[in-house]
Amino acid sequence: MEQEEFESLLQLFKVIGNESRLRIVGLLANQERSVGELATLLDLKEPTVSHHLALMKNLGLVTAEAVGNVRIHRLNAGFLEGMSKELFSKEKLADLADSVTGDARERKVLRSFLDGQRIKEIPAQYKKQLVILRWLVEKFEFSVRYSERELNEIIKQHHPDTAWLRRSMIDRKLMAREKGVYWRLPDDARSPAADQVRG
Amino acid sequence: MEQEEFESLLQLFKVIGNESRLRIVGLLANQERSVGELATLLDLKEPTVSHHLALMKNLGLVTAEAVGNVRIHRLNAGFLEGMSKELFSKEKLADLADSVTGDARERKVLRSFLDGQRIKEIPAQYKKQLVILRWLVEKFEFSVRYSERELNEIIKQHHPDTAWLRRSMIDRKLMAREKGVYWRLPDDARSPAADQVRG
DNA sequence: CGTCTAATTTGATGACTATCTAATTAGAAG
DNA sequence: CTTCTAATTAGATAGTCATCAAATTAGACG
Repeated sequence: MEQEEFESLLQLFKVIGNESRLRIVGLLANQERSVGELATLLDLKEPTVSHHLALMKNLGLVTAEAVGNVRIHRLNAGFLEGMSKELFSKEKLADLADSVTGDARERKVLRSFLDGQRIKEIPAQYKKQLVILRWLVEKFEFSVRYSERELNEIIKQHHPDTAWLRRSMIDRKLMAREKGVYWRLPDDARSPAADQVRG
Repeated sequence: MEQEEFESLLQLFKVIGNESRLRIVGLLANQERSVGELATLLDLKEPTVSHHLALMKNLGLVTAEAVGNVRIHRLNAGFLEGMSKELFSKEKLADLADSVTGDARERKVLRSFLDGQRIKEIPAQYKKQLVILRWLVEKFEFSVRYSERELNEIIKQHHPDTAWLRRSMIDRKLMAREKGVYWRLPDDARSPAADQVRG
């Protein structure tokens, strides 16, 4: 699930997670209503209702149509129904987390190959190596130019095999080198590795 | 849909309508976590996470188990899944409106003096007491005859002062007693339905 | 045009709440 | 018991947001 999807889901819950608005949903599910009617039914002033409806229209949850002198508001029933289908499935929920902290597989790799700030052992699998390398490269600042000496100094805090790690980070395009100077490259890959948290 | 159901639905949306908490849902859907882990992953302090988890536990959305020195939190997946199926069906939405018809003042009193199924504190004002008492009397069936013991049993689930509550319900004509047997009286004073508002 | 009504926008206010630090509690482990 | 760690509670603060009154806009209709 992309960040975008997470965001719109969050917005939906925010919108219906308000007493007045949830009641509006209920009222509109029964019958279309004008702003003034809703204000009467909810015992609120019109500006307040207008405000709520604006939020709901913004989401696509309600639609409005001008009829004579009033504006009739309807619930976009398909909106919520379509949403409910797979919304709360376990998979969907699990996807939520990816948009937050990177995926579960990466965390698992990190947990098994790291011990605190030390790399216990370098994974044999190419893909798992990448997870570790992405974790390691985070120890370097962007837009800082490191000498090979400084680079090794930092790597050594996490694992003794500085030569292999240095070369691998460059091979995987996490760092670049020119004339003996090294710098960190931007993460073109989407999800940065999550820090290891239980260890 | 009962007032109560509306309320708990609203609470659910409130709880997951918050960025940090929605992320927690996502994280726990993948893997059980301690408070400290969540704090790290979310980049929040532990008290903050603790606060969020308390709200979620209160709803039954997550459960906690002490393991060694940490408390492991899990998502109650069935909770959301069970909810999602028919939750947003047209009929269900329409039912929401029934709970809208009640008096706004009453809802406010209920919200401030109740905590879930517990009465936090008995209001000092006579009118507010009535609101609470009407809520309490709904815990009893019509046309069932309760012994004083049974009556107290039920009242105690909501507040310890059974004597006062029992007497008050009778004073306010919500219940009747004869020869040590109690029964619920019909609501003669129903809240007036909202008048027709358009035309 | 001018007037009337419904709705929206603006700006202010108060309530709520997410978050933090500091203090406290609860358990585990020595 | 004492010490250490994780978690919760308490208290304070800041930011968000629901609500309202006042001002403004948008149409309808004569």
